[in-house]
Amino acid sequence: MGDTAQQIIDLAEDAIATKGYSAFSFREIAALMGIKSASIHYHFPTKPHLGLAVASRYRQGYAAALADIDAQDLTPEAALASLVNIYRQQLGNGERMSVCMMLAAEIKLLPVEIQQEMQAFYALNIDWLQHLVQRRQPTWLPAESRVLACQLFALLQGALMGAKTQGSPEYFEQAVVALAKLWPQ
Amino acid sequence: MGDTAQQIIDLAEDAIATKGYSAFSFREIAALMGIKSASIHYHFPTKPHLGLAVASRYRQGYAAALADIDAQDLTPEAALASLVNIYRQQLGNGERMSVCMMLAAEIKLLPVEIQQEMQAFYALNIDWLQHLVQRRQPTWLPAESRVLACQLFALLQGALMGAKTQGSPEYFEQAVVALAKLWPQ
DNA sequence: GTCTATAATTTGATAGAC
DNA sequence: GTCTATCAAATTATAGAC
Repeated sequence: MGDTAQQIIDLAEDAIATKGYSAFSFREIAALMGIKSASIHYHFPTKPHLGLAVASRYRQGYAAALADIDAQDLTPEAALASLVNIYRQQLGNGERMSVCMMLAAEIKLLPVEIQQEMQAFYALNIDWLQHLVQRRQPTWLPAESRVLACQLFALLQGALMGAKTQGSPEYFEQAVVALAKLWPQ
Repeated sequence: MGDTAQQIIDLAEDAIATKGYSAFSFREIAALMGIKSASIHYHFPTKPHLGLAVASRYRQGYAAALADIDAQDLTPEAALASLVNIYRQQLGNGERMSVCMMLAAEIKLLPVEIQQEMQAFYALNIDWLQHLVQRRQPTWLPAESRVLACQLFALLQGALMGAKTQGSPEYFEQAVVALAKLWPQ
């Protein structure tokens, strides 16, 4: 994977996070790079190929971030706070929504390979949260910790979506306070 | 507003809920009605006009549904359960996501009038939930009840988004269990 | 690897007949 | 109100030169 291909993925990710998969175009990526759209096709034959490359790298980067948290041997509470921080960072970057949120909304329009990538992204998040819960509640059945993992993830995603839509970081902060309330005391 | 205009809005709402504002077209609506796209322009001069009509009617219908709940003089718990039922109904309708979710994801691309409609939709929801919370916790400050309202709404939206994206009604059911945990006992 | 040139399609929108 | 016809623009994608 060359530098040019990397830069194409960078810009495509940004475009998808801002406009969505349907609305972003090869030409706008090319224009930002000072090349022609035909050159993009040299690196990624079709739009589904480029979209899949974006989604796949996005999931892998996310998995690496979760692994980083794990490597710090934090308490479950602190590890969850680190995840919240990852989401919090997305509040600042202006026109950009979240790649996950855009592809989630468009999922019925996506090539099946990208749909599968999104399913894997969800599984990654929920599995990670489930392990976190299980570590804090060792006596729980896996089914119990999975339910709480779903609750935590739904709240986190809803908080980010609402904050981005309203342009209100406060909304995010107020919503994520509820995460702590979902842990058993 | 004639019958034809109503039917156009019906089909446009369905298309927006399925494909989003950017990806739906006048021609597909016209084809479903057995007319030509030029005829759509007679009823709605531009795409922003039609999009605004969809968003506005959607918000008004939603407001009416909330008013219906209010008219039943339910307990706050039962009223919240009724709202959850409204969201639950969206799990069944196949390819359709939620109008709110699609327009929320695309908000940066929307004509400003539709953006404002979305802001009004969020305000409607949060104000309604805030009143609900205030009714259950009469001694709370408005700021406190507003925070809980944001938490409830974020969880509800995240639950629907995750369930729709994964095609998993169970995800929704597991996530919304947490709504009860957020109420003070 | 990037270019020019172009094909094929889709889109929002308008003019004018009926 | 709906039609035909059309425009101007944008899009994905390909062929072939350099």
